Amino acid sequence: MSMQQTAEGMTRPAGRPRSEKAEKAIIDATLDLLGEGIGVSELSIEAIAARAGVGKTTIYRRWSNKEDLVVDAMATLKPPIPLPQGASVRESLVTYLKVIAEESRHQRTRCIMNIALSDPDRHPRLAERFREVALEPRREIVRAILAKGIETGELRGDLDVDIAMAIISGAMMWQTKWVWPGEATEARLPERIVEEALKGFRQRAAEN
Amino acid sequence: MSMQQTAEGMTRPAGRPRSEKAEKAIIDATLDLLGEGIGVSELSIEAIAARAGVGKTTIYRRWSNKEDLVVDAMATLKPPIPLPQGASVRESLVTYLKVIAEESRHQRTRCIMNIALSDPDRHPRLAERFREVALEPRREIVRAILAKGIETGELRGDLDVDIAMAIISGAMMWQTKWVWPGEATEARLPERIVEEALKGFRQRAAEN
Amino acid sequence: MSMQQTAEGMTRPAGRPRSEKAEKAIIDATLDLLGEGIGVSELSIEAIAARAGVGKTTIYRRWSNKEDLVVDAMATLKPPIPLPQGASVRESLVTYLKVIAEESRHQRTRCIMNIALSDPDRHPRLAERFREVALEPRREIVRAILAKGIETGELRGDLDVDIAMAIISGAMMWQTKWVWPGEATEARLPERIVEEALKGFRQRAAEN
Amino acid sequence: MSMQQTAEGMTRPAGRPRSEKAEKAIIDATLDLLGEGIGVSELSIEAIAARAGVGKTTIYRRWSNKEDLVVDAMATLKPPIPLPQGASVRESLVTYLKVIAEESRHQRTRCIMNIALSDPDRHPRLAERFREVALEPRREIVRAILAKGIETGELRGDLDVDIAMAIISGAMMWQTKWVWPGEATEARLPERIVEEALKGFRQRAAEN
DNA sequence: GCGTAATCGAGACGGTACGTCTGGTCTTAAT
DNA sequence: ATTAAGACCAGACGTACCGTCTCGATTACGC
Repeated sequence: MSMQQTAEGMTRPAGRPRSEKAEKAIIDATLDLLGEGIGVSELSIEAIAARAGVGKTTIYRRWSNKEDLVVDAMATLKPPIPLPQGASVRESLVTYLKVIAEESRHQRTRCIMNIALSDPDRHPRLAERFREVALEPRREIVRAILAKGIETGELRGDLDVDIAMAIISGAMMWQTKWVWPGEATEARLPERIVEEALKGFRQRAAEN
Repeated sequence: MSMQQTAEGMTRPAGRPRSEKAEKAIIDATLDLLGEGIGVSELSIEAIAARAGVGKTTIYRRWSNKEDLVVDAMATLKPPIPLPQGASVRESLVTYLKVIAEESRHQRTRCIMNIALSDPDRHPRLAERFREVALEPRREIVRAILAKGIETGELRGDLDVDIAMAIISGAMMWQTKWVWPGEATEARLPERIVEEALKGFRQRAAEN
Repeated sequence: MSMQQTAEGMTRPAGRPRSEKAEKAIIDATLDLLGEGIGVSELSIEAIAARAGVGKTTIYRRWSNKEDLVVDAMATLKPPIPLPQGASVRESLVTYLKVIAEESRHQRTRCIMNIALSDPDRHPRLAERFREVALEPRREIVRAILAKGIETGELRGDLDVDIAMAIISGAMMWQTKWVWPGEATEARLPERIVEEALKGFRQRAAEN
Repeated sequence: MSMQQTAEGMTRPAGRPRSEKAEKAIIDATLDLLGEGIGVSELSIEAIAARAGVGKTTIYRRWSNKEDLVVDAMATLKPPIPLPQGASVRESLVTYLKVIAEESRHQRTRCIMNIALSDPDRHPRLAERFREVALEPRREIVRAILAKGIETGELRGDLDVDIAMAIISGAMMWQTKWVWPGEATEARLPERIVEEALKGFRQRAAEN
């Protein structure tokens, strides 16, 4: 945890030991509240303490500020997306995007996602942590899919992989959060994005 | 504006008319504060009133809550991006993306952008308005560029235009805000995105 | 009136003349509100304007502050107490005190009295005016009664008249307002005060 | 105090106990402000909080409104007047009235007195409390002086004590506050009042 | 009858204080 | 030493009036 980390083998500090139960309750309460659509700014230590049935002191003793707490709470969320084992790049990417779409349909994931994406300038440590625990693992999956595609010759050898990753994830995100936010993220969106990304916009004739 | 909208031809209501100067000062103060990195939640009516040199009443008389004010403040921001007149789709898109990149380098635009993009769930009216005044005009530009490309035969006639738009804008946004936020949005990003989007990821061989 | 007093024969100033009706309405509204138990401090120009059906400007044009208005409003109240024509000093004084007691039983007189007596330090001009229009006329009555008593030999020739006046009025006031405020000002209070004042506290034996 | 009154022997309520220092600071600030001539109406909680160096909550936690606070503040003022031990009734009463006169020459006592006396109708609880802590103790002194006078035969056995008290105190008050307010309460006023009160207004001849 | 000019009611203006709420910190007794 | 409770100071909230100001409309007079 953030502030007290008794190394193994050291003698336990005097006095009453910290309650693990309290700690868990705090983290849970935090995630609950975030999951209910409370933003980081609106999230108050007071509310967390009340929800967790814990004194405010108990929270401040462990985390010196709200952001640290949220960061730690985030860290407990597992990145559970497995590498899709599709027969083709197209198939794998579509599968991946469908998982993402499915995830953002769940209230809790959705809200926490929003918070994480909210404002990297205002909560830089939060953003950084989010990048670590959620973004990069997912990026690695896409990177792996694309790398395998290049290896098998399905994709161009000179593909700009970073940009390709941005195209896949960015298009999905953009369309979902901003352009069609209410439309239940149109079911065939993944296929359409992958299709166009793979094909390219240009006339074939123009390529000759 | 939000609350008072005297229809044309109606007699002016009795009493001293509302001050346009005050109104402008309030909007300016709001945008100033947002531009300085204050978030919507942290933004206080009291601070706006103080900055604008205005009584709180004067604000509450016009807008019944903070969000309405921010919404109206947003609406005064002009979407000043002209349609790029490049010789080719590639050139036009690159020009467009460079303008976007340039914009987000300015503190004020950047902060306001962040707020607008922050959380469509928490501030839905804000998000909606932002979509109207900023997003859609920009989307129309991309749409126009792509439409012209199809017309001239530079792009595929069966191009999924919505998805193509999402790819262009989404990739740019995603990479800028989330993947390389600190890296001054790498100068050649626009070219690289446009390049890959136009070409497509696939091997030409695979297309034959 | 306080601010505008066109002397007779002077040419009337240009423009629309001030409305006497408005003036009267303002004074009436003021006395009404005071009569309802609103104190000078709690009395608001806004409330007076609303009650009188008049713009606030119309009040401020005539009186530069609240106190001036209240002073003028007071001045319109007539001091209607006649000189009691009792057969003896005792009878006259009792009659006088009973009138006072009766007066203070009426809501309006009572409230305005309270205001006038409220705080000579905070509203000195108000207090001064009150002394002029209400206090002194009443004091003159008592003075006249006592003077006549001395003349007829009913009272001691070396009576300290000022002090005697203070004893009569002060005892009445004190007992009424402070000691027995709720007790409907006990009906025989005037007789009892006059009795003791005339007799003196001392044993007759001690006088010999 | 008004709202929290832990009975003896009860276990202390959980949490940080209320600060006696803050409580004292609030009372002091209140009396200070009143003593500076601020009236109850003009007295603002905000000003008290600022003066006491205390949050507004700390005030509202203890007193639910301004009047309760002023009432409690009043109650802390001790009635320090000792029973005058004069050789005669005359001497004791004069001594007593001189103390009163002296008291009302002090700014603080004077202002607070004014407030207390201001308007029993508008602030009935305040008036009631004032009667308890200041008025009655003083009345008891006068009553004791008179009772002793009757006992020693110096005063008439059938003296109407209540009325006699009203005459003494009322005459003093009336003359001081209303008739000669500016005249530094003429030095010999106590003697003159006592003199006339003891003697009575009537000709001795008339008594035989 | 027409311009001039002070008035009228209405209501917006910049302020101040209200009483409430919540923020993060501090201080208890009990564990 | 850590806990839950809750008081602490601070300050924003939205409301109510303050006394001033600015409007269009009204009302008199002298031209």
